[in-house]
Amino acid sequence: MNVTDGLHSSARADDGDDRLFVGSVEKAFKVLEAFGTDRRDLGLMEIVARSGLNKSAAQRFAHTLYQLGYLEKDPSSRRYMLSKRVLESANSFLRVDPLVNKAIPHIAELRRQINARVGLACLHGMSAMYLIPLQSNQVVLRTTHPGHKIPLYCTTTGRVLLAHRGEEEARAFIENCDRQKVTPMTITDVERIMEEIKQVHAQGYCITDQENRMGDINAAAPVFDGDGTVIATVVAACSRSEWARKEVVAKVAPLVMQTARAISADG
Amino acid sequence: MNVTDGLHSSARADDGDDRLFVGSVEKAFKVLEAFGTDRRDLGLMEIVARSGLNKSAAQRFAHTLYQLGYLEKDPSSRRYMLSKRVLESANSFLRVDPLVNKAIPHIAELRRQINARVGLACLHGMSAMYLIPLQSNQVVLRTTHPGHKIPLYCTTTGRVLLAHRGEEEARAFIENCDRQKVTPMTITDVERIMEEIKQVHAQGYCITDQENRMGDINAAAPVFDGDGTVIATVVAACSRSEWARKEVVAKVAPLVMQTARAISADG
DNA sequence: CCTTGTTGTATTACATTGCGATACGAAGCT
DNA sequence: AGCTTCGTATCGCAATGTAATACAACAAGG
Repeated sequence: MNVTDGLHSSARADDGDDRLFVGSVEKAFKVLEAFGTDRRDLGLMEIVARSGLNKSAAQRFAHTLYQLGYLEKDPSSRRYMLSKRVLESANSFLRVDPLVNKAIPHIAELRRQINARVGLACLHGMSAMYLIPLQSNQVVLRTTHPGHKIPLYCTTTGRVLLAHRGEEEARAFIENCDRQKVTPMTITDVERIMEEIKQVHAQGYCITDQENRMGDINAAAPVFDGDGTVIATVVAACSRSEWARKEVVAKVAPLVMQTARAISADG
Repeated sequence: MNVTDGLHSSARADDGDDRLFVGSVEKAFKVLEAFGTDRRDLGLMEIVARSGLNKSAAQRFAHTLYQLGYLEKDPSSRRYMLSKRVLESANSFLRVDPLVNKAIPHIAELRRQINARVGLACLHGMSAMYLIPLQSNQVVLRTTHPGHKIPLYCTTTGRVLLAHRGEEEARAFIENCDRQKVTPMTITDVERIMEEIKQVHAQGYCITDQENRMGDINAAAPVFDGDGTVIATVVAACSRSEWARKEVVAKVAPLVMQTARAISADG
């Protein structure tokens, strides 16, 4: 399973005596959440292993989700997989979410200005999550869809999101994640990351140089709501083959900031 | 609610004595599915009305989904809405689906060739559904995300999907949907649509002229699996300001067909 | 202000529903 | 074949979710 697949499982805040809470639903979602981004189809015993349910429960809930059309089943291998029906709720969310709707035209305009991958991302559990990933005309990544999660410690989005939440909270986030070297350029030292974050707070944007993907220089800026809290970031991923780092600082960063400001509550 | 929002509710095939089926899960999803694309937040009584559940059930399942993080709740209005967590499963699906993964590079290449909105769509219930909607550099629609559903009767995708499924079946699909005039150009007569579909079958692609959106000429071609059945379509939406219909026929349609062929099983 | 209606929240007694152990069947492996 | 592993079906029990109902919050309107 991926490093960005956290949150799952340990979701529920309260676990005490909540008379209204229906446990069966939780179990059903444990089965659904067993389907991550690493494997397509799961056998019953794999569902058991990943969901933490026993065999009977896994059987019943997998079967139920199958009947409801949220899982498909390969008749020959008898393995389950997610069905495209899960896209329905996602589409409903994206279609009505005010932030997404407000952001889209600005994000689109940004992509027109700099021909690069751009997007809108926000905090989700211990990761950042793309709400809108607009692919560029040049590069179309197979991994980039709405809901795509990325780590906080080594991404522009993550650092921007943390930069505006107080140093202690930011430090807690950074310390509590396993900071792998995603590329040779990834900064993994807590103090160096905190330095970066402080600087981001001061200058109002963040740039990372190939910390996530070799060949990409990323720039991000914060989107604020009415209360002045950060609710999202605008990101641009510039290919080094087209942009020098200096140009990203001089040209891309201001446009990203301008876009983020336009999306912010008063903009 | 939208014309493309069907399927919901009447999903389950069997409703008899299925000893493994867990009814609570179905009810939970009825609540989740109550959140469509027309309204963002729903009060408890609206959930009751849309889900068909009674007040107690609606309360319990809305509460449970809230606890699990799939619904959010505005503390002041006490109204529920979908949370971004629903994107997780969608992302998992898109990330591992073989069709999507195979299609993406080809779809991207197609967009590079003709600068237009392109996409991959497939049949889902009584509608077609976009799996990948790649937006163009010019036009970025706010309504177009993965999972977006469009009608079958008046879209290139729909006609291509129906063209390769036998006449009776196609006719049944066409007759059983309410064929509204989406634009003044929309063809709503069953026989005329069937004519179009027959022609699509013969020529291997479909073109519609502003039947969905004024100013758009669309072209689509079928993607086949190993058995020769249609599993999806490749679509291109060309703005009339850039493309004459003749050019779409002469230039876009062949590229769309070529792309569809490349994605098909043997390609 | 105090009604009156509407919507959201909490409680409770009850039996339906989901539970998990276990038995059975079907593949795949050596 | 014989063995192991995994998926499917069964069944008595009681825990779990159920529906009714009571209570609280809020808005509208006289």
